[in-house]
Amino acid sequence: MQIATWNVNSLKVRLPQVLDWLAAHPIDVLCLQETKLIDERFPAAELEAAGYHAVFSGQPTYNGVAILCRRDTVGAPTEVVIGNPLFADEQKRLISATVAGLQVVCAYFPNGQAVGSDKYDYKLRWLDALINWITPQLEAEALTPHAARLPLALLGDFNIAPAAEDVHDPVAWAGQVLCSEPERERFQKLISAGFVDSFRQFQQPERSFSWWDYRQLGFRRNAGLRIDHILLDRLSAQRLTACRIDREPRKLQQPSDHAPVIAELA
DNA sequence: ATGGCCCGTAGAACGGGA
Repeated sequence: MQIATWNVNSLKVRLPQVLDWLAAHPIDVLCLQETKLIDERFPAAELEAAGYHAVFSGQPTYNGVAILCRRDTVGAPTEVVIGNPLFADEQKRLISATVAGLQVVCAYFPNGQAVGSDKYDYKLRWLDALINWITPQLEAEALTPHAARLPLALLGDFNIAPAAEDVHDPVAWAGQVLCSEPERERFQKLISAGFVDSFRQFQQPERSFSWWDYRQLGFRRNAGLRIDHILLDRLSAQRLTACRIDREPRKLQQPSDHAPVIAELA
């Protein structure tokens, strides 16, 4: 079973690339962020024709998330939840569903704009609410190891580079948004609660990133950040056999600024 | 030193992204 996350920066523009990518890779569950589409305009029919069920939550212009599920392998998602029950939010950044016995949470974390800004405060509050919602679900397992609970995967654009090795120029980015200590602290809270960073469970190429600025020839210079992640709880991490970033779509004409991340579960 | 691109909404610039 392959699960993946990709910030497409407008699904309207990127739909042909998404369809090509799915045709070329055996992806069972694909989490999308920044669809930038209201639900009425979501290309459900095109995806259905390509063999994928979709659940989605969008708004005009900004944000928007979706989970695509391959019909002939994992089937339709169930138990769909839009948003965080603990955090009233106008912005469509969160959708979760049960897919083939796995609880999949697809998240588009706030960017935060600049440390100290209103958007940064919103980001920290959003992060705290996510932690408060998700981590008790893991603690339930710790208290009663045999309690019936589905394995849980949290995928998405976290807008957090967890460590210096996830940043092309850690000195220039020190303390900046995406790299600031309060953000990294919250990422570590998720790890402490029992999630593992799939990507770091394996030997990886040095300077591996998932986002590159459109400006300044960012991709050509590999001046990027690793901000898109697949976190797995203990139950799903036991099944993890591989994780990689697919840089190929970033090389296409008119690419998203993010590359997809793929994890393989046995 | 600053910003350099891309997208959506527009129907010109501008907000937002990271």
